[in-house]
This record gives sequence, C-alpha cells and structure tokens, in this order.
Amino acid sequence: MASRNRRFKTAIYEQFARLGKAISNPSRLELLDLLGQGPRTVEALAQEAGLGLANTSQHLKALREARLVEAEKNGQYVTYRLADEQVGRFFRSIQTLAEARLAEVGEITRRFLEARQGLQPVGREQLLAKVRDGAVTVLDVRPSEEFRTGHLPGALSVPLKELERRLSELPRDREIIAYCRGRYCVLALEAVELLQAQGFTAFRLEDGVQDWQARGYPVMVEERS
Amino acid sequence: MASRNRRFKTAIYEQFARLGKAISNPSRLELLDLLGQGPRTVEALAQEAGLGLANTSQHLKALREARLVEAEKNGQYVTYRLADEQVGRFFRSIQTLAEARLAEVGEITRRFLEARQGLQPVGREQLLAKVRDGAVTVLDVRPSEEFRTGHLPGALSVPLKELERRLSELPRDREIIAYCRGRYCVLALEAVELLQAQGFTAFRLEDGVQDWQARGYPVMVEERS
DNA sequence: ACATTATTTCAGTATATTCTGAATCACTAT
DNA sequence: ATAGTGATTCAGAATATACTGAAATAATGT
Repeated sequence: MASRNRRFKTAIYEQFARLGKAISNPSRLELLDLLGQGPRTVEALAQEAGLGLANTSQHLKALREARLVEAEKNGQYVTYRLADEQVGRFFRSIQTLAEARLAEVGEITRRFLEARQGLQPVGREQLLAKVRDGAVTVLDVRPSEEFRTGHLPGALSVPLKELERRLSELPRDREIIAYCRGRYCVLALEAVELLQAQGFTAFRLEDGVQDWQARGYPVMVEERS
Repeated sequence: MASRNRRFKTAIYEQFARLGKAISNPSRLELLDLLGQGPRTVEALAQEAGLGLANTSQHLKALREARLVEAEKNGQYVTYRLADEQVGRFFRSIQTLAEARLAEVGEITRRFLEARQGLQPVGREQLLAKVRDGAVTVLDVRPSEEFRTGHLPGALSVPLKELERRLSELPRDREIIAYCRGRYCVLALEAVELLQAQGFTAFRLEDGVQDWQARGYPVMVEERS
C-alpha cells in the first residue's frame, strides 16, 4: 500500500519534471522566449537563436513533448508557437524568479551595458515626459510582425534590419528613443549605436514592450488591414 | 559586436536554465514541495521523499546552488527551507501548468484514486454545507507543525502517525472528513482507509489546504504559545 | 579522548543529454 | 519524374547527471 503511494507520487513528480527538463537548457529557453514574441518557422528560430537546424528541430521536439509549444505545418514550412498564453506567463515567471534570486543576472546585464557606455538608457516615466513635451520620436526596431502585435502608442516601426536603408525617414532635429522586446533584447542597443554613428541624437528605452506592458502601461495593437 | 551580443544572451539564458535544471528532476521537485510545507532537516526530507541520505544532500546542494532553498545549521542538524515565498509560488505555477498542459497528470491521479474506490471525496462546498449542519468532524492528519502553520477553521489535528493511538478521541456517531496538504498528498487517503477499517464513517476532502487557501477559503493560524 | 549522530563529500558506474554531420522525409516547382 | 527546400531523424562522440556505498567533517554527549 505504501509502495503504491510512492509510485503515485513518483509518477506525479516525474510529470512535473517534464516541464523542468524542458526549461533546463539555455537554448530551449531562448526558443521559448522567441516564440513568446510570436510564431516562427524552424529556420527562423535556428537563425535567431544562433543554433544548428538539426539541433533546433530537436529542441523544438523536446518542447513539443512537454506540451509547451505546438507545431503547425503549412506547405514545407512548420510554424511553431507557444501552446497557450499560460506558457508565456510561465516563462516570464522563470525570468522574474531568476532576476530576483540570481544576483548573476543583474551582474551580467550590468557588465554588458557598462562595456557599451555612452548609451544611457531612458526610463519609462522619463520617456512619457519627453513625449508630452513632443520633442521626441519613439522608434520600435523589432520585426514588423511584432510591432503589429502590440507597440508603444505613437511609435514608429523601423525594424533593425531596415534601419540603415531607411535613415532618411528619421528626424535629425529631434531625439530618437529606440526600444525593443525586453530587458535582454539587444535590438534597440544596436539601433542606437547605428543612429549615433550616423549623427542622430538617439537613446534607448531602459526596458522593452514586455516590461512596459507588464507594468500596465498602454500598448497599441495595429488594426487588421 | 554581434558575437558580444550572443555571449550576453547565452549567459542570461544560462542563468535562467539554472532554475530549470534545479526543477528538472522529480526528486528535487518533491523536496521543494515538502519544503513548501515548512522547514525540515536533511534526514526528515530523505525519509519523507524515500531517498538515500547522500542523494538527498546532493539534491539539496543543487537546490541551494540555484538559490531556491536555504540551509541553516543548528547543532548537528541542518534545516532547509524555501529561500522565499516567491519560490513557493513558482513551484505552484509549475504544478498548475503541469495540470493544465499534461493530460497525464489527471490520468495518473484518476487511475490512482480509482484503484482505491469507496473513497468518494467530498468537495469544498459540500464540506462547508456539512459543517453548517454541524454533523461533521473535520480532521487534519498532517504533522502538527503544519497544522500550526495554517489549517481549516474548526479542524482537529491528529497526525496520521498518531491516528491509530488516538482513535478514542474521534466520534463514532458523526462523519469524519479528513484532509491533508493538497491534491497529491496521500495522508488523508490513508487516514480514511484506517478509519473505515475501524468502523468510523470517514471521507476525504477532495483537495487539501493548499487548494483551499489558493481559492480564498479561510485558514486559521495557531496562536504562538 | 571517544563514540555517536547528522551531514557532506568523494569515487565510480550507469544513464541521459547535447550537439554535429549525414541520411531521410515531405512538399513544391519545374 | 526530378531537383530543390525545409524539416526531421539517425548515429556517434563528448559531456553532464543521478545514484550508491565508503570516507570524511562536524557537533554532541559520555
């Protein structure tokens, strides 16, 4: 009888551990994070996460077996997405816990940003004040699908990849404040470096849409066209 | 520059993965769950989780290194506890996600309970109705420290280990409804089996204090004496 | 000092996981 | 049919993890 209870408990904790195993690997966490920004194909994921294709496919299989993501095949492409919104929340709870409990996270971020000085970030309230004064252009440098899913009110969408080509669309007489996904997204950082090198007055928003939204600040969604 | 960004991301996701690795093992999850009920020594944990001592110590070390638990030495005993309340919430979020996404969890539970039929559980509202009618004794069969930390209002504390000795304290003319920690805790199950074998009218509450509390039902805390 | 008890560490074996390149599969377009 | 592309699977090497029994630490009581 006691051993039946033990078997039951072991079986239950083994199930819980399936989720743990799924998120026990840095690459899989990065894939989850990317999928949290929106659906993507295997190739796109591999490229964005800097992984081999076979490897990516295998990690996605692991995530699929833990039911954290779902795959849908159209033509020769397979599109992966988070299995549901709860998975996104779960990922953010790992992130929050890591930030709270692992001093290394803050350390690593601090050192990384320090090495790229001259990029003083602008805080949320600071940004709002600047927007009220009207002397600022808010720039969203994420891929445009992500912009469409939700962006800061009044932001201009110029994906980082197109930025160099589209510099003429940006004002030279106003401050530009670039932002991207979240605290660990480096797109805005690269954008600001590029803009500054081209003589623009550019800053980066301290945190991205994720944090913005999480704190209850307003987010605009593009109308379906 | 791009490779510096990659190194940064990798470093960050590696940190997140420390938490994932910590919860990627069934035994460690069980230890976390137990610690969520209150602090315990290594030996108590080993015994309750059915693990070897060396093994338990090593798992605890892993949890400590992920900063999920903390150890405090008094005399020759080392007492482990959750590092903070956020860790408890994190554990519960894994549990919730597993219940939502992994059909196997429900399956395993269902089969386990089915094998022990005749133990029709009582629901929360059902219990409240019975309590209002006054014809029921609510029995908390967890260890008494856990009872002290928080229990259902009006419940009687008789830890499972003492139950056989203390049968005389229980009414033979009223229903007894036993409960324990949560959905996967088997103490109440064992208590009900013992009580029924001894001729009592006993049922088990469908879920434990954890769920009770999570749904906003009232919990009493014992006064310090 | 010495034995006892709780815990940790060590060493070794068995098992899992991760990543890579090659092979295969599944679709599309020619 | 056939070539081309995206994705998956396979096989193997390198590495990491889990568990065990034995040895080492550390505190306690005699």
